[in-house]
Amino acid sequence: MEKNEKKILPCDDKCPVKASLSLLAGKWTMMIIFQIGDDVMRYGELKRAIPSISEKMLIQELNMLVANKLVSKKAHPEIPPRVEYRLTDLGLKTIPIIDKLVEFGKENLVKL
Amino acid sequence: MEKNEKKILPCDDKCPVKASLSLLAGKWTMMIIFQIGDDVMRYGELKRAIPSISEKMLIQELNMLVANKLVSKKAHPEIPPRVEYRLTDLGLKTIPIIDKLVEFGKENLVKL
DNA sequence: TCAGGTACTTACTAAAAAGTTAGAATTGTT
DNA sequence: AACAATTCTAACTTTTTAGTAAGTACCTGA
Repeated sequence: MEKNEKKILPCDDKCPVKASLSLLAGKWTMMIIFQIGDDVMRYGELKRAIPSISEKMLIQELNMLVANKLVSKKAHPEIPPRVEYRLTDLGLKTIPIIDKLVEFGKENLVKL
Repeated sequence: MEKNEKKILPCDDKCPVKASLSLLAGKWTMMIIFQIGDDVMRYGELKRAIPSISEKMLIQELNMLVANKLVSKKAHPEIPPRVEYRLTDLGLKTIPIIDKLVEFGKENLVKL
């Protein structure tokens, strides 16, 4: 048993990194979650908060997040329409990930 | 000042989320970092640890990580070649991100 | 009546990312 | 002499992702 000392546990389909990324890996996904945080945000507010996102990507990502139960949506029956998005309990559990991402970015990448 | 109560700080190019993702967002990037952890790993070990990655993507990502100073590379002048990869100090600082990703995946996504 | 704000939807295009396949260089082993 | 192991490299194709531009519907205020 001198050789092959290193135990490698291969990343298969049950890899938790892969599983988490399957929900969060989109170009805009984490930025949207970051912006919502523990607030309520309207579609238009998110649009202004992420100026470079296209409307298509914004609703597409929001719909995906709602479908995956990270975000909940409440449409108020008013004119003009008012639609509110907030993180679900599951979505709130992704906040620590984003926090660490922010911390890393601030401390190592974003020049002051 | 009754209207427009909510302060929105737009995500521009200095957004730390965006900055971090510019390094880490690739399909395989975080899985490679996860596998290296605080060990030393050879190219071939990584290949076996992530069986579904193609060789092209593996070296491409490793080169990218080396170029971005998250990973250091040491090639031993031997035959057959032995090349070792490990996380740099900067790379080690991404571990908390991956830890949270793993935690979220394990607790909420990966079925037992 | 006409632009403006709200929250989308749809069709099409372009760009980015990843996959496939083949091969190179070296030396030891059979 | 052929083959295996190791760490790549390069050309090409496919798939995935994102961007663009236009349009819908509703009501309000000018």
